[in-house]
Amino acid sequence: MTDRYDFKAIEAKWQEYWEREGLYNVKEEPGKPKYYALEMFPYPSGNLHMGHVRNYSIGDVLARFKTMNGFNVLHPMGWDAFGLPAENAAIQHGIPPSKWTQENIMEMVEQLKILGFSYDWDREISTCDPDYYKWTQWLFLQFYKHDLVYKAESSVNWCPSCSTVLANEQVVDEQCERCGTTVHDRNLEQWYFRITRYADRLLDGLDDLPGWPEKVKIMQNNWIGRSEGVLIHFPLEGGETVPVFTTRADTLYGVTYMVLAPEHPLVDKLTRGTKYENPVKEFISETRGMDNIQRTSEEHEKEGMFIGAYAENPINGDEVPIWIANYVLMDYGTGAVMAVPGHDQRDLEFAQKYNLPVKIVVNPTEKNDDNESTIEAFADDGISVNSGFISGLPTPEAREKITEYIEEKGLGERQINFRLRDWLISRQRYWGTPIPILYCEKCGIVPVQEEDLPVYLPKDVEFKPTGESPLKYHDQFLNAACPECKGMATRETDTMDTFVDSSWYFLRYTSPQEKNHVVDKNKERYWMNVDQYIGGVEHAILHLMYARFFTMALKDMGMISAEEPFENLLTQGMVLKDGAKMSKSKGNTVDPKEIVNEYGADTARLFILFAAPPERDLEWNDEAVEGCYRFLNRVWRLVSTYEGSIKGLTPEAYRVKDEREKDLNRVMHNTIKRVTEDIGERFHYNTAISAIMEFYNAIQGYCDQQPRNKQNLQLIKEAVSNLVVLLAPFTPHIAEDLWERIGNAPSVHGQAWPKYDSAALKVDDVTMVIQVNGRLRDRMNVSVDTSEEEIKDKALSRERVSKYLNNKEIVRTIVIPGRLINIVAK
RNA sequence: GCCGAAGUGGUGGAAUAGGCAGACGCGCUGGACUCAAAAUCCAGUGGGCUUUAAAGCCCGUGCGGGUUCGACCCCCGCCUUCGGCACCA
Repeated sequence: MTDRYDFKAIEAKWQEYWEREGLYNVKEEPGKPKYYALEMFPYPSGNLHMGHVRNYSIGDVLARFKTMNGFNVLHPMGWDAFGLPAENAAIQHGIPPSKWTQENIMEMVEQLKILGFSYDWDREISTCDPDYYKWTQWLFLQFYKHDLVYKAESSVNWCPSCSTVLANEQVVDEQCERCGTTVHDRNLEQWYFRITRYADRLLDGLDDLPGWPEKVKIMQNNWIGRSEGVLIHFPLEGGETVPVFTTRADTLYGVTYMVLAPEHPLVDKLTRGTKYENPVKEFISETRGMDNIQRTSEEHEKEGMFIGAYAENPINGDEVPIWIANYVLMDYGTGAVMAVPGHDQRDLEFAQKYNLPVKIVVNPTEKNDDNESTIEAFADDGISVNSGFISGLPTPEAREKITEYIEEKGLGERQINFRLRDWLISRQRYWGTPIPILYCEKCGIVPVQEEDLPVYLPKDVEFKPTGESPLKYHDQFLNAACPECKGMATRETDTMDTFVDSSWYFLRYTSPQEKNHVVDKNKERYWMNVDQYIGGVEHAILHLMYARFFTMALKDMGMISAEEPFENLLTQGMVLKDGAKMSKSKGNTVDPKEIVNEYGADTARLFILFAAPPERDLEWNDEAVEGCYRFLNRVWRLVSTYEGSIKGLTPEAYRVKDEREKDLNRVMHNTIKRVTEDIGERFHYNTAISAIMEFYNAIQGYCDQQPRNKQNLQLIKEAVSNLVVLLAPFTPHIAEDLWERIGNAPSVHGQAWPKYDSAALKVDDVTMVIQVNGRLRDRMNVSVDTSEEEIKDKALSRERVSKYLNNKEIVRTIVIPGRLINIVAK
């Protein structure tokens, strides 16, 4: 009698068992190899979506697989719990952010548990927990001590809807990454992390990450944007000089004007008291008053004006008029550029608009290029001309020679510039880690003493409908004694960017309850690095670069041993429905809860892993989900049919007696091989699952073909056991249940991963393909040890082959043993 | 504009090292079981053509070339889609 696959009862039973037995709680075991599997922790929005299910299913397969392969696996989960949605809920619905967040976390823990993920819940952390943010603040203070934090005024990105500033990384297409509102420029005094000090290391470190996708490394590489060049000092009348940065020192003879950024401090100095003073001021206030919509809508139209001053080209003494223009950025290089309109597209456009002279100093090597056009500047390498002592030299040599000359004569020096900017971390928001800083009238900026941490985020706050931070109006929070002079001081009311919280959480997982240190150094050394990190590619730059920066900085401060946090990175694709990303606004979401309710967690996991390889986007398909459900039902029925007759069999060496048994045995070992390699080496979970399905088909086929009284039950037991064990990482609940039903003590996840026997993989005969001139003409069965000569003879003697060889001469024969023979004939 | 990825049946995808294109699943068609349906099981399923049939032939991995005995795979030139960057001197 076979009973029904009752996934509800099975899943509840085993989830309860795992929790009761503490199966997934781990501690350091120095004798055992460790494996740290980590999925990006979620923001507790209150709802698990399919992207999460996919992310965590991928991680769970890996964690369970590694455990079964003898590793001591750390597989933690936590909450990126600070952030705007909690505040919006407070403003709109009057629910305190902490309450809203706590409730969401509880809800999501439930959802994660019903999916059967193997997390060590004892290590759960939440970034909004004072025990956690205390250490975020403590790290801020260490960064402060090491001059990695500073406060500065500059032009920043302001999101009027979120009423807060944003880091460069959080501005996408001039819009706020979170809410899509167009960002404005504002001049504000803000806190920065000196990530630029690590620019070189962040860049060079990418070479030591072979386990990262090339795509992500390229994106980080571009973002850091290292460029080598020369700082050249252009003298002004009166002895002062203007430094400009250029990567094309070889075009120095082609300079026809110079451009300063409108904000450049020299602008004011050079125009004061001249007839240019007022028009220049007007121009500057006009450009600066523009917000980013206007600037971008003008399609990068270059605008500027002459400011009445001249510099001298240090190489030849030419007089160089000084302009200001909106296309020169104050915060890159020196905020001043030497303009070479002959060989720089931007300079050319500007020169044409304002009738500035164009001088050609580099000729293309190949004359046939249509370089006649005056619309395009020749910016490639070529041969220097009209350039004094470097004339006639190819660009790389010309650049090197003139650079040497510049350095020798003291006209400038080599410099390396980065596009990466320092990381702006202040946010004018309530629900975040308070920045542990005090402002004292007497002592100025004073860091909070370490023993006074944490600076608690007050819970009794009132929200303004404007979104303005309630911390500004909370007297108890605001007022504090200065630790230095004991006088009155005011607290910093800005909180930290939530990316600060998530830049070190993976370290905290190694010792989440540690009271006296940010991490327990020994535990950190045991568990780090993260062996496999899994998450969405949208974090390719932001989170993944900040986390690398933190890891390097903490290492330098002697707190941890790791240089890079994530040894291997897997960026999973999106979950699509009807060709578009699932989203509430498009109304094409599928709720994981409903799927689990209808088919069970095992089916949901199986489908999501089977439908596409992890890196690719996955198209949701309800009918295919049912296919996975049917498969699990078939497995269930197969095991039910045999459980009574195989349960009592003691595990003993099984013997294969005939061809059918031998075939099944071979498929079994081949499946073990394929699944092991697909999970462990390639992350091709989809093909691993296909292999398991084929294995099931083979077992079922054997059972159907062999009369009941001739079946080798010992072999069936072995096959079914392996089928269940191979399924265990993907569909843990049904595997656990079937494992018990065929007479084993739980847990199947404590089983050693099966090994294949290469002897069983051997075949006696193989089918070889016969090609004539590369076209498939025939097949033949030969014994595996047939020699090449015999294969040729056999192939040529076949009628189907010989009919293609009439009146032709055999030129060549290629034999790939065991696969194919190709006869080339003319 | 620059950088990167992808393009394979009706469909999701497979082909691990240049060697049988389409594994596995979905869908579809036919059949079995059933009074009937659902569920389940069995068989077939890239396109075109020839043949009474067995079977055979041709075409086929976005397009056009190339290398090779042999190309989904390597090279060159395009097209399309998606992602990243975008006045960085």
